Amino acid sequence: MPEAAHQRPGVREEGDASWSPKSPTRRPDLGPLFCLPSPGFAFPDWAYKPESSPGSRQIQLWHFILELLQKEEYQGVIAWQGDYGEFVIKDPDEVARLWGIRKCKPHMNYDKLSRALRYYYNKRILHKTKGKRFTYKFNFSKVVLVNYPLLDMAAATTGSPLLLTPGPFGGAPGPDAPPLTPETLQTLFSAPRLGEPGARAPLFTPETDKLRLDSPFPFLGSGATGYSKPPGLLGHFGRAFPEHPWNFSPYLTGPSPKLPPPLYPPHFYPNPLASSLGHLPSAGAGGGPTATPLLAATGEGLGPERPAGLAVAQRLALPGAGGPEAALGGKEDSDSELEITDVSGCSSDSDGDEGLPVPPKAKAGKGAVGS
DNA sequence: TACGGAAGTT
DNA sequence: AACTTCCGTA
Repeated sequence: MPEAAHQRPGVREEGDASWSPKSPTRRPDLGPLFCLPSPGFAFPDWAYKPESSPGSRQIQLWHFILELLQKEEYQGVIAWQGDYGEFVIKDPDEVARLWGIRKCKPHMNYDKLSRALRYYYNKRILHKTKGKRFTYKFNFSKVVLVNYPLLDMAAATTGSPLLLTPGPFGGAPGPDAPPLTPETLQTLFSAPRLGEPGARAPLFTPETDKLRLDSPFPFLGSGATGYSKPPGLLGHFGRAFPEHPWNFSPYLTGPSPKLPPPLYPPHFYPNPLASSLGHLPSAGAGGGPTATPLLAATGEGLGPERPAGLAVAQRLALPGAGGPEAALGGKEDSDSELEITDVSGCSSDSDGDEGLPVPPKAKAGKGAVGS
């Protein structure tokens, strides 16, 4: 009954959302401890489907997966493993539980979650890595295209269909080949405000409306094969990545004082201060080698998305780059103590949830799955 | 364990 | 549209 007086203008009301500002402390990670359909976390508005798609406004499963994948805390539950874009659900029940919490579906389980994942097969967002248990693989290019009209707009503008140019080597990737690297995704996700005259989008040049995705793909095309376990999205992965000619480590995000190209939308809080992000370490601008304009495509008839790129573009919070954390003056490394078991934000009627089906189980408590 | 049809929900 | 729920099949 404690209705929120009013939502932030910038954040669109979810209509049914009953956001209750119960927690004074800010929630760093999977913010939605309160099963809110959307406010504050993970992906900026534009990362979600266009407004015209009412049914797709809530977080999508693959967003969520990416989100978990991005966080170290969950490496015991789900993690990148194997080929490029490949990930393993080490603890299916836990992932399902977390997903259920996020969606306010107390009865979620891996069986259901996996059904949803299977629907992604046809959508080309995901596919199964046969033979490997609980292992799936992202088709990043699709992921991007589906959600980033910018690219499509670029395509529309240039009049050419979106084509992914895997690195400087050209050549269209096969339908199953992972054409887009997580790094690219990164770049895309970190697209700053495009309407800003002062700031320049890393992948877009408003003046020409040309796609300017100049993020290099050192390992795509050529070294793609020998490359595995890439999506190092966090600041530290304790692993070495291939080196890049241009001191550009797509993986580095925190430590790198130079340009910390944010990965996927890190923690994106609907923070007013974040809006004032004046500068963004555009990947291209800094040490940008700037290769050829990059276009992405899946080869399949990626329908005509609406060219609303500019309108939807927003800034992203960049961790370790004067992002919201810095702006807030708060520390940003507080995401470790996150606990996702709270469903108190779920409207009791929305799901007819019984009392509290979600046990106050601690997070990834299971030892690493010694696969 | 994985797949996909069918119907239901938001 | 994007799941969620249920289920028969392999």
